[in-house]
Amino acid sequence: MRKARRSGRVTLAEVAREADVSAITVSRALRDPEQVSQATMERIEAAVRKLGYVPDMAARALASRHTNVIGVLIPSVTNNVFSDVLRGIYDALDGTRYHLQLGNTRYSVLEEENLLRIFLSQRPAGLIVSGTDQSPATRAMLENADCPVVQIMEIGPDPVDMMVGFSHREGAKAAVTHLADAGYRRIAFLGARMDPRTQRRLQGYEDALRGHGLADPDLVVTTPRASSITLGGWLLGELLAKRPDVDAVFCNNDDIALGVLFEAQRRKIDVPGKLGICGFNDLEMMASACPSLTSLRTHRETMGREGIHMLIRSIEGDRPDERVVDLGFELMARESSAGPG
Amino acid sequence: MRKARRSGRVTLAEVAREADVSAITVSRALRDPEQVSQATMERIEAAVRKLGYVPDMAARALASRHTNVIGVLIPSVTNNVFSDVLRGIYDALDGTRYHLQLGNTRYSVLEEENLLRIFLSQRPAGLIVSGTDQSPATRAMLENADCPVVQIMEIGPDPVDMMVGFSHREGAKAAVTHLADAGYRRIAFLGARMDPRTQRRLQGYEDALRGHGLADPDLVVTTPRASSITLGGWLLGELLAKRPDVDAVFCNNDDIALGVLFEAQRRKIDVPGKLGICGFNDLEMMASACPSLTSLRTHRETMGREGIHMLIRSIEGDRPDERVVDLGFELMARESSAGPG
DNA sequence: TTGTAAGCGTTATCAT
DNA sequence: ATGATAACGCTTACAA
Repeated sequence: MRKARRSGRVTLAEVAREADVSAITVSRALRDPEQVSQATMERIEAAVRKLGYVPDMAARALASRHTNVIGVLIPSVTNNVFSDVLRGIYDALDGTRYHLQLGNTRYSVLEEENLLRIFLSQRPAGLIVSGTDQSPATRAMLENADCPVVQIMEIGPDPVDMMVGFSHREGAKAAVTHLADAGYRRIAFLGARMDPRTQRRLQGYEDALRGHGLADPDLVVTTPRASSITLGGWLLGELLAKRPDVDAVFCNNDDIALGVLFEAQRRKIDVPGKLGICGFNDLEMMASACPSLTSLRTHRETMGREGIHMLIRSIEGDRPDERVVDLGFELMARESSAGPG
Repeated sequence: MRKARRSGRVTLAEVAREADVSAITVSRALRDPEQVSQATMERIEAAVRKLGYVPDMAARALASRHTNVIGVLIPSVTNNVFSDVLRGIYDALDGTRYHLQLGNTRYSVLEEENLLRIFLSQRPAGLIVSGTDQSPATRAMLENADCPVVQIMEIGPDPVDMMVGFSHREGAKAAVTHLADAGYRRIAFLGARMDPRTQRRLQGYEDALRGHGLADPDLVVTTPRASSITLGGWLLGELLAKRPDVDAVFCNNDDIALGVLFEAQRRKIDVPGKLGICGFNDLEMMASACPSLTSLRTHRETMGREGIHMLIRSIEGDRPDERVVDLGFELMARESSAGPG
């Protein structure tokens, strides 16, 4: 009595029998039609269609010891910032033979570690991770991964392999310098979540204020809670309670900036006359708001796209010379920071 | 001469040798520690750690003919609506043994078909697809898939397997009825993208206006372009050029509604006195806006969470009795639709 | 509780 | 251009 445990799915062997060739010929025909004669190809195509053959990725991965899966680990799928990065990633993947495997770490280094372990067990062709603040274990796994790795969102001194991003600290410094140059003197920092990138933005804010002799720890209001528009309004309330004399706010991100604008409108505080506002990222809504909102534009789609490009070049043996790419940022000065008065 | 083509990775056999047991015992120990004696378990754990063993998912999938992968196909990763659904999905998956494989169809039935083909080649444990408007080929593949399938976002008469969503037509009808009840008489429809769900919302709008004797085809302004806040402002401009006497707008989604609000502020049109506004979905920003914006709340996270719950129950042989779950909607009446005058 | 043997569906290797 | 064969790393079926 045989131990049959077939799955019921059509296999290569069955297609081969139908087309009257060997299994390996079908395998080759499917992966690289060039290698097979015209006539054989046609018989195989007919057989595939007739039987409704679908290749089994697991068997393929096992036999070839590689996949076309690119693993991407990002801290959030709901945050607009990462949706834009994802759009760039999908764009760059389009038309290539690679598939995306997306992992949502929810801003937790532990979840990142677990997800990476799962990803590695699938033998990815390449990996993209966010930021530079991995746990030691994650770092070690990345360094030992037998595939290229790109860190996106940030640049730093010690890449695992490749990097594409920008300096959040320099970005924040530029934004706050803009507010100071516009004439604001009591410039606050409003921050939520306080993940590593937010921390670095806070440092940039402090750098700028120190440079202008305007530093004042009272003007920093933060919360570990996840950022939202509503939270922006709440943070402004907290700030005004502490420092009613504040004349500008640098917001850790655009959601908070928009929340601040709404709350200012509700309290009839003139923007930009009594309160200057500057956001971070320059999401699409910033230009549309009334008054339009100043923000520091970051190149999120490009980060995703460029990350994938670097990864694929690397996978295909054409390793980029530049291992660390700084995409920079651009200050979009608008009505909300036109100056006090 | 043997044909060795080992990958260099640590295998189950090596762990077994190290722990001085057979491979199958290691396999069992890893999948279900209960089946193995305490002492053996400890030796195996030590060996795994010592050698840094990582299971090979491909081999596992091939041998067992199933995976713990749940495939999810959604039309957009950047749209807030789907990010909320995704959050629900991730929540529900948390702590289970299932992984997510996410596919972005970009609102294209063709991409959906291709992605589904790829997904099926990985033998998913279950599938989630968005909406009810699949291509015939997609529909056929779903019906023949040897795993449970949940359609989310919408409900309809002919489920592939299970469904969780709500009626977009009824939702739109309720929203427009609210505007009419508030006293608005020339209620416009502003729509972007015009995917199937948007089309059904337009029908609901028409249902409501017909019921109130207020129908007027001139008041419908749509575009196939992807929706955005900026586009909301542009649509209001188009509408006002055609019908300056419009007194309310029902927006196909919240981005458009917010864009309309900003544009109205820019043109100094009083909201809600001269222009009532109602959105669709009730994203977080609607309650924060100034004036706060009326919207039809949809249960997006719940759709994702419930979809996964139904799927997992089904995978595990505990098929829900209710195959079609209507989550309904809730009208959130706010300042922006307080009535004309 | 543990082990043996066979098989999952594909591709690498070598041969013709 | 095509084929025979073994191998990929794991799990199922059956046995002890």
